[in-house]
Amino acid sequence: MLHLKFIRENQALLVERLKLKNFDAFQLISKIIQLDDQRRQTQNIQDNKQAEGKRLSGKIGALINSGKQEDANKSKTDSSRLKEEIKTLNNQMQEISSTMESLLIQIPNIPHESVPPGKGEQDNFEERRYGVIPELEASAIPHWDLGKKYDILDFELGNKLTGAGFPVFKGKGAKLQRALIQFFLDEAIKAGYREIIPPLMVNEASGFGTGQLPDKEGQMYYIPSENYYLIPTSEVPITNMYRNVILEAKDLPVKNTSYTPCFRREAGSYGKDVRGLNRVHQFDKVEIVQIVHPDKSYDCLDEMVSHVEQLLRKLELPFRIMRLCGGDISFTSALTFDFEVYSAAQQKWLEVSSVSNFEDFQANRLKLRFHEESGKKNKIAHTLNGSALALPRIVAALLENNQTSQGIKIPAVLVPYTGFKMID
RNA sequence: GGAGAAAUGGCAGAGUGGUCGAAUGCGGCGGUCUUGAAAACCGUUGUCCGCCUCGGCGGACCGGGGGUUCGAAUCCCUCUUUCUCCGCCA
Repeated sequence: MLHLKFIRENQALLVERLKLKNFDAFQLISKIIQLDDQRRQTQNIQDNKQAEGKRLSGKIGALINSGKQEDANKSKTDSSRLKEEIKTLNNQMQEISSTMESLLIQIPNIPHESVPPGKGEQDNFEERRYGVIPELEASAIPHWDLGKKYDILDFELGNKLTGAGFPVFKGKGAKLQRALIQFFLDEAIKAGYREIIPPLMVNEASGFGTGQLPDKEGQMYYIPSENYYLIPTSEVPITNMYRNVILEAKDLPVKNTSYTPCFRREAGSYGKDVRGLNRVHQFDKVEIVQIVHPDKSYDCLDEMVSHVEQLLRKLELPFRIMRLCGGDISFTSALTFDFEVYSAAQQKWLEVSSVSNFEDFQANRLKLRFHEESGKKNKIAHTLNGSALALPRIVAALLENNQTSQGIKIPAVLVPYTGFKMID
């Protein structure tokens, strides 16, 4: 959510910049400013009436104390009348505010100036590429077949237990999952992140705080009996830890990391893109989240990008980094880099990480602020997050790219975690 | 699951209808004293919104929501959370 003050002061600029996200904000913004004017006007009247009411109440008290009951009764009538007026005004205020809020949350974040124009993923800009795309033998097979061949990954069993999109990992497949999680967490901790294990269900307020609610209910699993949502990413609980929090400038940056399973309904997905591990309803992910000083957020974004880059290099996976264009970047993000690994048997790039700077968009909605120094006004912090990393597509690429006639080779960096060098 | 108690500023903790955004203590910040520090003393110390002649002025907030009253931290209703006791349990 953008700050009202910013919207008021940068109306034209905002409309212009949001065109990059293919969003026409003109009507919305005009309406918001009009409502805000109304709100201010109403508040002014209400404040004055309330001040008058306060004075009157004090007077009544004094009159009663000095025994002037009749004068007091007369003032009581005035006061009652005032109260009615205030109540009406207050109702108006609430209505205006809630309408304004519902409009405010419809405006997307402003894209950073380096965001390239474009309509969709085909227009994303490739920043750089690393690694060599392996030449597989003619007998190479995709990961869903490899999973069956080595009995490490079972989609049919998941289907029996739950339904489509809930894979079962077995034996060395399960161990590989655990190894990756451990490796990612260790690397994050080495990079200065604090590990958190959050709840896997969140309430409505948290869903709202990070922008899943309202409107995106359909993407989350919902527990009606408790009114809870299964988290689609640990970003939700980890970021909401700081909802309504005022930090000290000296505590920044705040760096948290968390491994959790993630649950996504992915309603409406179908076709070959969702085969195997490419898209599932439950998957594991290690997330990194930072809360930083506004002056530093783009340096932090670089730092996070390079962290993810190092992970992929250590796993010896070929990857490319994409700077998302205006049409593909998310509603909440100012600048996003996607990481894609090459899955050699499927012969396609798979998105494994998305690293974003939200600037103050998320923090504003969360009311996440910090004290610049004593005596100065509090400021909205900047937030960033990134996957480091999401497991399923990493596993898909590792299995496919490292397959040999002897079995699947485990990258050297993971061997201390798996305890084996080959899946065979 | 049953019974009872409670929720106040960064923390502790007063306040049971008006003069209370709220005593006091601790902590924080600034100062006096000191070669420096400690102690002592003095001052200051929440968030949000609006107005403005940028010095100020007004309003809201005592767990959330609603009500009673001219007036609510204080009374009533409701929700949430915490604590104690009992039961159940990994």
